[in-house]
Amino acid sequence: MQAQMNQITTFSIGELAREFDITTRSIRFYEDQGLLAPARHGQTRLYTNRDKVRLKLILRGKRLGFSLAETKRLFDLYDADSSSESQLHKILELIDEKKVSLKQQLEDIKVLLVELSNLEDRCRDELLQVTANTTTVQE
Amino acid sequence: MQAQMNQITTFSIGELAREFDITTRSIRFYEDQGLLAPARHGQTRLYTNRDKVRLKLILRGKRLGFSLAETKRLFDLYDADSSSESQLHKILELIDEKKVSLKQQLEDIKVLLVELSNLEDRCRDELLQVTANTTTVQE
DNA sequence: ATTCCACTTTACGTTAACGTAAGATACTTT
DNA sequence: AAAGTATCTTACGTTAACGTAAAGTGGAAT
Repeated sequence: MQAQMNQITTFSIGELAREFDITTRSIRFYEDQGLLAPARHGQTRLYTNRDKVRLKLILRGKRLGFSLAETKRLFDLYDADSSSESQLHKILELIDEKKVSLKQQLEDIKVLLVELSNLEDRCRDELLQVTANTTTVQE
Repeated sequence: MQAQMNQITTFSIGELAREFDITTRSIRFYEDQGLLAPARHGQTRLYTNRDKVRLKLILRGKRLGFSLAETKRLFDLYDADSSSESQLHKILELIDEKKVSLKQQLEDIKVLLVELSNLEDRCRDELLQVTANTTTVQE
């Protein structure tokens, strides 16, 4: 029986890049902007599972149109253990802002999805007409 | 009784800018990119209601993280009266792509809203503790 | 007539989020 | 030992979506 192996699985920058289908440049850039802070083995970066989660959150943020700065603010906000009363109020304010704009987005998306479905229907109709014409003409 | 007044209400660029809370620069830029095509009275641009709707759509697109180019594609797509079979298939494909990514966004948002609400609760708890401490200490 | 205001065009400047290339280091494989 | 592969730092380049300033035009008000 071995002593504690301290087996914390880590990932290289290349592995992460492949997994999330982004470039290593991007990952280093996120670090540069203060969104990631991987450990080092010599020069080489070592990413833990926590880093991986962060990266996932960064990309989700991007899909939602968040700037990296915004995502960083949310991270910082999340990391702040405990704060002063005024700080807490500012945090709550920011959370509320985000929630409001996210709800707006939600509405926007629902509307657009309906419109796209309508457009889709119209396209299918037209497609049927076109193919019908083609086949009748063709013979 | 007057003859037909041809009363098509139009808007100046300034009016639109105020109404949508954007700059005239932006509006001209959208035109430059082919997203708007207002009529002219001499040099001056005259925007119809249709233009207004377009502008609204552009801004909604922006809120959803669409690039102007993407929005333009959707416009062009919408305007295309009738097309060849292959064109229609391409359109349907594009629509489907958009729908997929919008549904992804919808999921992302729902998850984030929950997380933000949790964070909000934690903040409120902490806020209660802080204020409780303050009041007891203060006397 | 001149002042004012909204509008116009032209054009250079700016920011975010990387792309891309150059050159160095380190470990592995042949 | 040499070549290959992955990593590193540094740094200039690029694109989208405007910002901003300059200089001119046209109608309305004083």
